[in-house]
Amino acid sequence: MKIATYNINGINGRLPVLLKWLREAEPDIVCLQELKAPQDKFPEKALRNAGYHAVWHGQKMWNGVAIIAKGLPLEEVRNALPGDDGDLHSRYIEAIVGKMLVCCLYLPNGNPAPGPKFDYKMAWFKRLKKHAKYLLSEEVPVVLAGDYNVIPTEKDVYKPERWMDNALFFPEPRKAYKELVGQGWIDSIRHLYPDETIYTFWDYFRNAYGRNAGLRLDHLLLSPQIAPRLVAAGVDKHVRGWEKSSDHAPAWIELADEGETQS
DNA sequence: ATGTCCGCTCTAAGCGGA
Repeated sequence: MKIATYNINGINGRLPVLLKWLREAEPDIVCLQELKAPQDKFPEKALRNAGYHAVWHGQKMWNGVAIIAKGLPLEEVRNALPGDDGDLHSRYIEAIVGKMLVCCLYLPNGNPAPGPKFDYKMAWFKRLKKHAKYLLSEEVPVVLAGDYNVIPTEKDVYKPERWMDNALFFPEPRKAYKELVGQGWIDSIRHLYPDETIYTFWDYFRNAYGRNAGLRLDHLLLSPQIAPRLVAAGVDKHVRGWEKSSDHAPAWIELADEGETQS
């Protein structure tokens, strides 16, 4: 079972890239962020032709999240992060996929920081932590995946000193991410590769991809009820090099079948 | 500061957002 998260940065503009990657990688479940499409402009038909069912929450111009799945029942649980009915950004969707709960999130960027956008980011993070704690209390298999817009540690950025004044690397969101994971989640990629340099994002500017001047922003967190099934994880970095690609690359995990977990 | 993309808009270049 392969589960991925991919900030697509405009699902219609990048549909050929998405379809090409789906054919190549054959993920079972994908969490998508930054659809940049209203609800009725989601390419449902093209994805169905590729074999994927979808639940999504669009928004005009910005944000937008979706969960797509192949060969698995998919049932939407909620399409907003609890805790603020006045928050109209489409940044969260949650669905039961097969026998697990899949949560797809797009955490606010927060720049420029400090400022109101940074305050919104931290308020959103606080709500996420509260909801994540609730999810853990359910004691079920949960995948909490998405674009967290947080560089967790200095290992996750090519040049930490360049990012000190950026909301992605401010102490507050890094602390919040650490506390979130500390609730009992497993950061899949870091769990399997504690010391490797692994990025999921490369700026469009200054030939960042060519220089491997990247950031690790996209994370797949696992609840204890599913973490023992983790057998592999990675980033499909080459996709970032394709024509008309997103500035993010897909990050993925491979889970063993139920009942085939080691120790 | 710059750089590059997206989708939107009084459908052209200019805007916000990232």
